[in-house]
Amino acid sequence: MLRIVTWNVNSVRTRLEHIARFSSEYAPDVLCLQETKVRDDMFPKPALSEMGYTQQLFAGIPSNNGVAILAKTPILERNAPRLGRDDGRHLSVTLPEYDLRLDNVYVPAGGNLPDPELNDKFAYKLDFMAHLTTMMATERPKRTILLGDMNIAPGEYDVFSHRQMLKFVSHTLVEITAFEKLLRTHDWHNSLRADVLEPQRIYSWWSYRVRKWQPESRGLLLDHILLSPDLMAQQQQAQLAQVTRSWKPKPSDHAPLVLDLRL
DNA sequence: ATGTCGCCCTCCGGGCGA
Repeated sequence: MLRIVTWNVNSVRTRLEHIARFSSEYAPDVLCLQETKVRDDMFPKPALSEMGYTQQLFAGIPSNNGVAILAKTPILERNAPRLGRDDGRHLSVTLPEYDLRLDNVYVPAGGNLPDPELNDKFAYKLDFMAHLTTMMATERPKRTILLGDMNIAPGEYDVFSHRQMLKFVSHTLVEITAFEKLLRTHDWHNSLRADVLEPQRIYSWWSYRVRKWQPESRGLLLDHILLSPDLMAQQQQAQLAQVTRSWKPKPSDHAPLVLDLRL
């Protein structure tokens, strides 16, 4: 069994205690992070190494973004271009012991105004999705896991109100269409939705502005683990560790998404 | 809705991004 996790930690340095607690309670083999918010020369390697992550790859910039892949099993960075502007949004690796490829992405949030003509951030988000889609349509890679904070809640039941949220970035039609187009490039399998069936609502992110947090609070399912079709049958379980959202002090606003593969 | 975080570069609090 191989346990792979994606978690937007909103600062790896601020979240070290929670990462340690999560690691001891959930024992991931591979932990993929987004929003590490740290330059590579300041990445907390020793602390994460002590948690058992002897294998570490990270791509960060100051202040924002930043992705990392931490593992207890060997990982090798692929010799391939990173998506976007190399601003800490994409790492692609192989897991030689399992003959797997893994792509960790942090899709741009896109700002507030869902109009690419008036909002550069939204244009960049759509552009990033288009590049990701083109890459995957061209390569159609085998035994591949595509995961991360995709900043899109694609399903009607991935949001607290489909009707209301259609006006807001993360659930506009153009974003939903972009996500569906990505899925169709390779018949990607949305792992969480195989275990938590629609119309069950489920979320991975809740605004810090939500006062009394509960899993049913107004949230969005922004984090996803997609499997190439040849891995679909290997899925044992996908679950959201929503409990971390109430950990004290200072939780991330995202919960970890945990996938178990029979390998 | 404009309520909360975390980072930065310092005018150490206000701007930025989420």
